[in-house]
Amino acid sequence: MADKTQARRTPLSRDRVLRAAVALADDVGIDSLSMRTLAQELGVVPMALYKHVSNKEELLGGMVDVIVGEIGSPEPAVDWKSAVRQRILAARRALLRHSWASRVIESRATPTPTVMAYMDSMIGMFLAGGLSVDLTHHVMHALGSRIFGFSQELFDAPRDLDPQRPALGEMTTRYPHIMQIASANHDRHSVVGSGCDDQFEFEFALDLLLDGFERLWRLGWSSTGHRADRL
Amino acid sequence: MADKTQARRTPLSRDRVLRAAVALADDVGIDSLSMRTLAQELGVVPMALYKHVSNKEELLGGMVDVIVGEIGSPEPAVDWKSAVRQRILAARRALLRHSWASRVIESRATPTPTVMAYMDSMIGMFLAGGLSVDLTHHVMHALGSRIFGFSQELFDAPRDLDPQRPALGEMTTRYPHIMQIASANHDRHSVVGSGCDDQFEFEFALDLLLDGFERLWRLGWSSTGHRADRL
DNA sequence: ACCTGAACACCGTTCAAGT
DNA sequence: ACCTGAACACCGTTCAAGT
Repeated sequence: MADKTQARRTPLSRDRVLRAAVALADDVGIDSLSMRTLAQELGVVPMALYKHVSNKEELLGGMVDVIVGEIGSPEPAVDWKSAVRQRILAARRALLRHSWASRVIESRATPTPTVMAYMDSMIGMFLAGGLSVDLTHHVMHALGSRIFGFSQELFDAPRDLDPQRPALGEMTTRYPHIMQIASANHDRHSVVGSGCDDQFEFEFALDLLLDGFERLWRLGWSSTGHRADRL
Repeated sequence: MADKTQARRTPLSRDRVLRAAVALADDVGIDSLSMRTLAQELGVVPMALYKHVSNKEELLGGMVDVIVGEIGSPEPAVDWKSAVRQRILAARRALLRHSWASRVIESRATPTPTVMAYMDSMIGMFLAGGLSVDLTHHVMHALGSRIFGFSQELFDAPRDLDPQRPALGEMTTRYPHIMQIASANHDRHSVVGSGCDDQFEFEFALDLLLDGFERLWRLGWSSTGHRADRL
């Protein structure tokens, strides 16, 4: 009751709407965030939100902007590679605080100015390091969602490898190779249900890409040769 | 009218439901595919679908299975690298025929048996090539959604670079680095609005990763050294 | 002029009534 | 026993009525 009065007294603002939306998504999950539940949380009628965000799409865009704001500025570094690496891992830390964020970022159609600015500064780090405009372009594409600190993880070795489970035998005949990886993983951790080390996998792929970029950079690689036939 | 009678006469089956769903999504987009519109397309009442798919989640899973079925079997190849490369590019061709498919694949929570079998065969290609179980595990994570022939493309150089547009000047001051890439791209194609060459970008990143995997393989790389401190 | 309750046009899914 | 229309519990958003 006191909260509701408080909420009524504090005037709504775009910033307050966005922060409440982020907090609510953190709490109940992005699927349960609706214009109606958000309005209720703020103690206002649903329509009151539409004065601060033009629709739900724009609300989600604003929520992404809040998270991108949490990434912070790049730390000064000697070389472009470690500068980019540190920045991307900082982005990852920000994203991990909001489990819904990666799904919202990937589902959004057009980037907001804040997201554009983040991408622009990332490009700037490569160019400042001496990579050509051409190479930087392809590098940005190759990183894809990794610039924001996440990647599309479709593969996950089964967490549940209890040998007692009757389905295990069937799994091994149906997916022999997946089970090979799952067993190896299981042996290493010596704990049932440990799954994969997401942070390790992320850094493995990131470093593989960064090393590849560096190699092309040192070779003075350019795409013109590759695509000359298509011009 | 004739269509409706036809639809009524042909009995519903899970297969017919899934194929109709894929065709409808191709036509009107995934956002316009609902249990209700699909039922209407098939000339049945919405509830009739629930005898063949238990809910919408399962319908989407079945639709993904149809597309994965279109990928086909891997062609025999001399080395694992070109075998994997060909298979992934085949997957990409299948996905490009259904623009909604990548979004559905990435949004699905748990993989269907068909998807598991596809992943299993992909793992098998690396193992058959002589990569260790350990390396193959990390390789699968690093590829992520690329095993299905797509990647999360968040960066796209502006397609619309008409110098007449008044907003262009503002863009250049706000996002100088993005505009550098856009201009370079623009000069090369000599056509306004050409955008990026998605296929080139996909193969660029894929080859960078495959080259990296090959290098680690030749070096006899293993993750145990890297994660020894965490055990 | 401002605010907002009711309404609109949808969803996926349940369930009971009808055959 | 099977099928299905109506209903339920939601959506995002419009709009007109009330202040």
